[in-house]
Amino acid sequence: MNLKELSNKLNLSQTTVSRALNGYPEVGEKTRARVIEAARKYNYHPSYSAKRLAMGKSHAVAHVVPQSPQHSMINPHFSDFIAGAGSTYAKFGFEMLISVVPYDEQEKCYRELARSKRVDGVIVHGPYKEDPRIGLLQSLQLPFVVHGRTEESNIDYSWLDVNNRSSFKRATNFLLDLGHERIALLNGIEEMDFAYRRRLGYEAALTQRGIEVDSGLIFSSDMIEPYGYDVTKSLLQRENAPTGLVTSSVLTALGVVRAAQECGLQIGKDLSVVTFDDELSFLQYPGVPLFTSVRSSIMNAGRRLAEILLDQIDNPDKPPVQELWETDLVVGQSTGPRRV
Amino acid sequence: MNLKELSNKLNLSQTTVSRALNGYPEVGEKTRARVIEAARKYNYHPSYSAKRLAMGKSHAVAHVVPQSPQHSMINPHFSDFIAGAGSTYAKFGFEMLISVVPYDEQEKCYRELARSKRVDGVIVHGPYKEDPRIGLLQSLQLPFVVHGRTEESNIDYSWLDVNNRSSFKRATNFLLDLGHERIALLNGIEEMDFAYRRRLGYEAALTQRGIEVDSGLIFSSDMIEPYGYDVTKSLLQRENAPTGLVTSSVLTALGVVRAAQECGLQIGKDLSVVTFDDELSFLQYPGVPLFTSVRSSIMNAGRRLAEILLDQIDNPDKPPVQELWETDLVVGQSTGPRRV
DNA sequence: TCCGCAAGCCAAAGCCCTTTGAAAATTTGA
DNA sequence: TCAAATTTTCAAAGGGCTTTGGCTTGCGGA
Repeated sequence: MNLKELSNKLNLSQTTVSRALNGYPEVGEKTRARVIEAARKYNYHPSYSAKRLAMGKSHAVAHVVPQSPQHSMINPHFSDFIAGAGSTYAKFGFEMLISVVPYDEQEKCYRELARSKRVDGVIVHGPYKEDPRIGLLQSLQLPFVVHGRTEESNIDYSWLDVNNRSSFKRATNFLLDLGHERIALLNGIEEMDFAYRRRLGYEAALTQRGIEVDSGLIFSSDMIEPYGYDVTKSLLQRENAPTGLVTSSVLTALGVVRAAQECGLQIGKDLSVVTFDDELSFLQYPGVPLFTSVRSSIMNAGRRLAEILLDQIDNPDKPPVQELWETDLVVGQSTGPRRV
Repeated sequence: MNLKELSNKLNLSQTTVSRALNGYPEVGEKTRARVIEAARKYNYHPSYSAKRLAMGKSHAVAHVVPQSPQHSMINPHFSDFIAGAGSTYAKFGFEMLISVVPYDEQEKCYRELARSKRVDGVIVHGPYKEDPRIGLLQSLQLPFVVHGRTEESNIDYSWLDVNNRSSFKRATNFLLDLGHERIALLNGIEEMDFAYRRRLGYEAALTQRGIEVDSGLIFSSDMIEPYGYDVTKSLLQRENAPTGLVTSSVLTALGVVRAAQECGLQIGKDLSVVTFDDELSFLQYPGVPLFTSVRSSIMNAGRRLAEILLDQIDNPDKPPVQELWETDLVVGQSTGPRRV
């Protein structure tokens, strides 16, 4: 059943039927009711392809995911984000398109997306301190929003970020308050803006207390379990091992726990850990949380960012939206006063 | 630049230009060369929307992801799978569309996808022992392939599965050979076919050695870290605690390790663990693996399944493809002989 | 009674490609 | 050399929707 057939059945023109269905005002209310009823009865649904061709809109959004053998963008953090964004898209009838491309083909991919009008907008993941994608997308006139932000966040584009700096300052302070002085940072990859800011927060907390930053206690890597394990293992073998750790992800923190326990240390007693917690859905469970953490749901971020993007697509002239989310500090079992 | 403009520039008809570009034989070689050259020069690319409308093909594949508050399909296993499938799609110029929908709207979603011709095919995730989606998709005439299979795998559809039964039999046997007799199974959700088969394998191994299956040692849940932790914690408090465990995912196994260490037990000495390992990309690291495991890359499965689907789309008349992958047994540090 | 103005509806053009059926140009074969 | 076969090209008909511009109604005001 297509528009033509439906309008024949109704003895109306395609114009009127189309307008009735799409809520345009120039059609009488009884007519509209009749049309809607008929559409339901005959199970009419407009063809997406035709609609897109006619309107020059794709009703789709892309996530371009750079993939390299070294760094996998497709990780649990990403998938939770996608789950959130996906639910927004579903709600508004948008499609989500995930393009997995090699690092050096990203630009090509964006250009292609813009040119082909295959999508109405994109979400940019994991921005670097300075990120060429921002300028590229602006020049391509392709609506976009950024998960995170670049160093010069005053540039005019939409982003949503958690307050990484304050979160890590707070996390570090929490350990300092407990008496810890040698505190390690297991950061993400520091070329990325979020990790850079996290480090700043960590350093600020230390400096404020007059504790010198020890670069030997700062690590940077993909936020996975073995990373936490390996670093902790080697840290604990040092003479002057840290008594507190701040980590960038629960995954990493799990590695820390494994290493500590293997060394016979009790988490929360012999070693304290505060982690950033994205509230990954597959790690949630009821009860007192294992980890003391600063937390913010990455799934909610996905949901919200998608909303911002869709809004941006509908209203290209609205000013950019920039949201900075604060995190919650949740005290779990992984922290305790420094043992003397 | 659209087709019309390009053909005007060339003083050719749209027909000829279109055919030249799409490799049809009824166009002279010099003409074709001329057309291709011009297309490059003017940076002409056909419009996807128009192409789709004209051909009734979408060059896209959907993954319908049921989402509920209880079970999150979007987990690290899924995202690795997607990464694999995505790379295949990218290679062949297909789009990947992820539809996150509530459980009870799946059928509607599939019907909608089929009706609207928004995609040329779908990949079915996480089949149950009996799965209504199979019949639905067959009746909708929408090409599909299944990751895993249903109990009656002789039905005529394409699937790719790992040999869950033999893998778990093997894993269990490995523990039995080490002298373990009380072996727990931390399975996935047993309504799902893969978990059902895993249990069969586990039980078969025990029975073959004349060990009675103790249903008190069998657990079933989403394969996450806290699950492994909780179950292990409670198991170790029993009088007659198991000395060996078989788990369905490395995530769960990590929880097992955490619980065991917390109880002062050493993994590989006091407690042995064999896990199924999907080779999740974010958990890979060099060196002797922590876990003894039966393994098969879920990312490769995604890659291959996408290939099968695309092939199926191109050649609808080819018979279904059914692949059963065997797993590798890799010995790590998590297993050792039973202590007396 | 007639005009003007909304409100309601319509025909047709436009979006941009593929594909059919046929014509024109070229080559082949006797 | 000319008809037949083949190659090359084309005009036009889809595909299914939106949207422009214009054409009817029906009604209130003059």
